[in-house]
Amino acid sequence: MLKILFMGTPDFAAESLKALTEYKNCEVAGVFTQPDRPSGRGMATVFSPVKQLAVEYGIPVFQPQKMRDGTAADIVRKIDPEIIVVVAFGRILPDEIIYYPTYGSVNIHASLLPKYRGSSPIQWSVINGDSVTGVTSMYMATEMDTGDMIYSVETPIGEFETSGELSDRLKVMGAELLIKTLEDIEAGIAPRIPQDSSKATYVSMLDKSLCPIDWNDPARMIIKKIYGLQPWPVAVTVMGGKELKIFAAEYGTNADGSEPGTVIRADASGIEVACGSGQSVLIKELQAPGKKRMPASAYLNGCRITAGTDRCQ
RNA sequence: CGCGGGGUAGAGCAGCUGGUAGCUCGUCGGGCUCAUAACCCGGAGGUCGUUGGUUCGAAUCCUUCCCCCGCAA
Repeated sequence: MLKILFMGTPDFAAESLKALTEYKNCEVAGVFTQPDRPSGRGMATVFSPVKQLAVEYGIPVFQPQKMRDGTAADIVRKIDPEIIVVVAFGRILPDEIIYYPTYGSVNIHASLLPKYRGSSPIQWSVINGDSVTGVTSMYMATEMDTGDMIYSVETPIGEFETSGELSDRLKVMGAELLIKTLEDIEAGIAPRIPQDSSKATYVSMLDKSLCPIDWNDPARMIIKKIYGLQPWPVAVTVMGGKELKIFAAEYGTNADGSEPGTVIRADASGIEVACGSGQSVLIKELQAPGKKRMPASAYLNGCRITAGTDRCQ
């Protein structure tokens, strides 16, 4: 019966917490999650998905503003967990917390470490066009995402899979991996596999500067960017004087050497735009300012985009 | 009261310096064609989100509420 302190914030983490509550061989003695902040339209304060779940299960919730001023460590000592489980918490923990429990702290990371250490591994695995990714469980160490690995599982990335969809799959895999990891740690048979830091890569948080599509890029790079930047912050391009968010696209068929950015077709099948490497991309779904997302064909009904003359920037 | 955009035929939009509504697509019928997601002709389909008001008269001006979307977090 492991006494666990869980730390996590978003939906991805809530899935693991849910698995823990269903795992009979442990007790979740407390949950750390980020402080409630106003968000959404109207700036109403909303609980994090992890907090919502914890409240539902009657698990004590702690939301320290800072992790390093001692108050968080005090709470940890008070709870006195045998192990700390961290999943997408969004905070860097001090050593006095990481190494406090008997079994230390374990983390579920959404990549095949040592690749993609850092904060947005799922999105970058899609944007970079990787064919496989996965989740890794590891013992936490002082430096973020550098601890000894325990287990990892792989999964292929669909050619047109969004980061959001991939995340939904990985969170389930992560939750299952977490349970297996905890079982084996308690049984004393969990491995410790040091990371080969020479192969490590780091990824940063996404921001909107990544959103504009560079039509000089080859088709696959553009396609992968479109799906990798969903559900947030979403790839954009300027067409007909409006900034359009692009939600779905396929590979085009007839680039015929047009200048990158040129609209070479606009009909019921979508909007085909020439890009780099003599290729083209067929935009299928988009969203104009103040509007809902809609099929490209529907958008064409209400605006004048004509093949040959209009361009994307 | 965090900021802003929008709710008009099945879909996407225009009209919004007031006079009962138009475009593109779809749909239905007919025609043309070897043929077609093409083209031509014709038809159906809207109490213009909701409430109250101003006016001889409002989609168009003011007001109430509802819903959608973006930013911001």
